[in-house]
Amino acid sequence: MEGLSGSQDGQIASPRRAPSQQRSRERVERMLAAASALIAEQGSDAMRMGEVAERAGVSIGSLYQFFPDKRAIIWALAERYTAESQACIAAALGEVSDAEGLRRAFSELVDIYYGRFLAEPVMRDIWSGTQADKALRELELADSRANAEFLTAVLKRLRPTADPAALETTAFLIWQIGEATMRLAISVGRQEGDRLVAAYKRMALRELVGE
Amino acid sequence: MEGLSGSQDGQIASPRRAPSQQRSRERVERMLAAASALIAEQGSDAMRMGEVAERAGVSIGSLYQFFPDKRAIIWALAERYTAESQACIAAALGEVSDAEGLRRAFSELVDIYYGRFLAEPVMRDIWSGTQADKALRELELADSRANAEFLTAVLKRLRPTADPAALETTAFLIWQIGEATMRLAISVGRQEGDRLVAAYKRMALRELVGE
DNA sequence: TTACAAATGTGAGGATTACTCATGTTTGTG
DNA sequence: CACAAACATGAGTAATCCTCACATTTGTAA
Repeated sequence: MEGLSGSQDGQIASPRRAPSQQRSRERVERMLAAASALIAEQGSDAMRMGEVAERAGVSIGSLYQFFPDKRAIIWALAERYTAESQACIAAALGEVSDAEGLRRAFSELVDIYYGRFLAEPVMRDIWSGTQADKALRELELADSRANAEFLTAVLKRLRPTADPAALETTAFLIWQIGEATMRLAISVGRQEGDRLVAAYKRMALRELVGE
Repeated sequence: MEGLSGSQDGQIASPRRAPSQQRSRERVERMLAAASALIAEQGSDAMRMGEVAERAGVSIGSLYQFFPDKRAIIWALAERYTAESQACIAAALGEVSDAEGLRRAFSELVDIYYGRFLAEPVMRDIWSGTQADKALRELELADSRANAEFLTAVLKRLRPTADPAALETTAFLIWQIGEATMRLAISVGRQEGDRLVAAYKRMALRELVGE
C-alpha cells in the first residue's frame, strides 16, 4: 500500500517486509519524516542513509528492514504526494460537463497544481533530479534559451506590433515543451511517441502561425 | 572550448588542465569515445570511470588529468551534441520571413530534432536521467496516464464525435507538458515561472476548449 | 504463566567506486 | 643538451550504500 516492497519493475532491489506491529509502523513513519526533513534541507542527493537512521532514532539495519534501498524511501514519499494530487484532479475534473466548466476547472487545477509544486520542497527536489542531473539541466536550460531566441527572432519579425516579452515567453515555452515531448516520446513506445510528437507539432504551429 | 575545465557553476569540482600536446589530445578523444560507447551499452549510471580508462587504454589518473569528475565527461559529450543541434536550428529558422515559411521550417525542424533524439542512444540516456530517476519517471508516467484519463473522460463527453484515440493523445500530451512546464517554472525564477505557467494555461485551454 | 516462533532491532564490517597524489616519463624549447 | 612544463601512472584514500549474524521484543497457543 505504501510501496515499501519496492518491486515495481526489474530494476528494483529485493523486497522487504511491511511493518505489521504498531511499534514498527511508528518507526517507519519516523524514518519517512526524517528523510523528508533531510531532503528539504539538503536535497535527496545529499541525503545519507546513516543520517536518516540517526535522525529517526533507529539503527541503519532497521532502515533496511523496511526499505530495500535508498530510492525506495524517496519512492514512498513521492507516492504519498501523488496520491494527494490525484485526489485534487478527480475533484476538479470529475463533474465537468460543458466547455465553460472545463475552462474554469482546468484553469483552477493548474493553479492548484502549481501551488502544490511551489509549496513542497521535497517534491521540487525529487522531480528535479539528482545533483548530477541538475548541473546538466543548467546546461540544457542555457542551450534551450539560446535556441528559443532563433524562434523569438522569427516571431518578432512576423508580429512587429506584439509585446516582445510575451513573444519571448511563448517561444521559450514552445521550445521547452518540445524537448519535454521528445523526452517523453522516447520513453514510451515508438508508435505512441510518434503520435505525441505529431500532436505537439500541431499544437505548437497553432500557437506560432495561427489556425 | 570543450568544457573540460568544468567550472560552469559553483557545484562543479576543481578545474583541470586542457590538453595542449598532440598526444594528449588524441588520448582525450579516446576517453570520450570510450565513455560514449559505454553509455550506449549500459547507460551513464552504470558507466565506471575505471572502465572508461581501461577501454581508452589510459590509466585512471590520466582520465582525471583532463576531466575533474565523472559528470564532466558526460558534460563534454552533451556539449558536442547540443552544438550540432544549435547549428540545425540556426539553419532552419535563420532565414524565415513569413508565416508559411515558419510553418514549413518549424515542421521540418521538429522532425529533424526528433530524429536526432531517436538516433543518439547516448543523448537519450543522458537526458533521461540517472537510473534512480528513471525508476521515478516510471512512477510519474503511470500517474500521469491515470491523471490524464480524467481529462480524456471530459473531452470524450464534450466531443462525442471526435476520434477517441486522438483525444487520449491530446489529453496525455497536455497533461505531460503541464508537468514539464511546472518543473521548468520552479527551476527558473518565480516571476518567469509564473509567466510560463500562465502561457501554458492559455495554450492548453486553446487546445481544450477552442479560441 | 510459559514456551516458542515470528517479527523486529542492532551496528560492525563487506563491497563498491569516485577520486587523489607522490612519483616517474615525455615533450617542447632556449 | 638542459630543464621546466606537460603528461602518465596506479596503489591508496575516503565516502557511502547495504548485508548479515546475532540479540531482543511481541503475539499467541498450550
